[in-house]
Amino acid sequence: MTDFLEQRDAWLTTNCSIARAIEAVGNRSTLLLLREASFGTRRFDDFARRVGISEPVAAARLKQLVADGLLERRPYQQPGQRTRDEYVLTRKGQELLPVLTALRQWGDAWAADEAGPSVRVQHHDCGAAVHARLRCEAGHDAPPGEIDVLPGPGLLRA
Amino acid sequence: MTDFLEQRDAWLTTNCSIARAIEAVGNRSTLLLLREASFGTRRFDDFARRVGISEPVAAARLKQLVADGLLERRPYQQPGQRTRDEYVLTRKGQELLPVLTALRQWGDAWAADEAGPSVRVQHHDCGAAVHARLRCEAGHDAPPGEIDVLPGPGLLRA
DNA sequence: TAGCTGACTTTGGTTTTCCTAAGCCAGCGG
DNA sequence: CCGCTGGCTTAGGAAAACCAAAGTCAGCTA
Repeated sequence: MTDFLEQRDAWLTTNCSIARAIEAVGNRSTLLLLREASFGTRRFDDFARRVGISEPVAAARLKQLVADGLLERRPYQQPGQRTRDEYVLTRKGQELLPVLTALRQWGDAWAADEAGPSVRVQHHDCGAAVHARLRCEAGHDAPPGEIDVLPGPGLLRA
Repeated sequence: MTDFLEQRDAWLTTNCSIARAIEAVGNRSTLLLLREASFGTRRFDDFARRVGISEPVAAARLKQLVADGLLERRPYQQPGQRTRDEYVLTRKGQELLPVLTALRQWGDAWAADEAGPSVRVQHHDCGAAVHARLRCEAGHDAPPGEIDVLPGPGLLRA
């Protein structure tokens, strides 16, 4: 375990999944754009206005998200309007939903407004509120205190 | 639902739990410091080196994390050494573990090294790998496609 | 009591990020 | 075929973040 800590120094910077995920989505505007996408926003100016960022920044971030494969551009047409492109989540983008959910859950618990949260997220089938929960593959709940961190294959083989 | 989308514009910026959570932890170095804390790092220079940030930045971020109540400073003493302070996660900080876990999980799936991830996180009791899962309060798994977003109390009362 | 080490802080300069304001272009409606 | 609207891009400048290098300070250890 001490060895592990030593080795970590070298590896955590270069081969850490958390760091890589943050690299892709770890800034305010990117995460908020993904929030919007997960809420159903599709049009450019809606993204910019609802996230509260300027158009140049929205354009740059959306372009990056498309390049990274988190969003996809698709042509669409509303009746009586011209064709345009919309931004929708890819599978890769959808799979960030646990991250957004975990952030929302923490915000609800520790930084909520008196009036309560402004959105409620629920299971389509039964209407119950949805949370991000830590669980092990054996099916147990695994709260923060019951978790061990060990070297993984990428570290052992180094 | 259309009404909801209209109202959202005004509220999402000011009263959004996701935005507030991002406000507190939504930048690269803060999240990586919390990763380190959750892995057991406690000393100042270990934090700075393992996260790969300069000392001034580490000092500023750690100070902010303590001010926000995510980390706590506690005096400690190793045998034969002088007393000093260590940084440990508070409960508020521990509850960000689902966020870190969800990020790691996404990074493992979409941005992993050939050799595999550098850490393995497992349940203390049974040794099985730990993941962040979306689940509703009725106990069902709730994958991305089965989730509805609705206005919450903070929006309804506006 | 002099030196050393860990834990910062200060300084100065570079890089990144973001905003406002203005401009551009495509296509539908008139 | 002219103008409007949505969806961007460009230009210029202000603000924030970050780094390296050097300095400070407290309390062991010798």
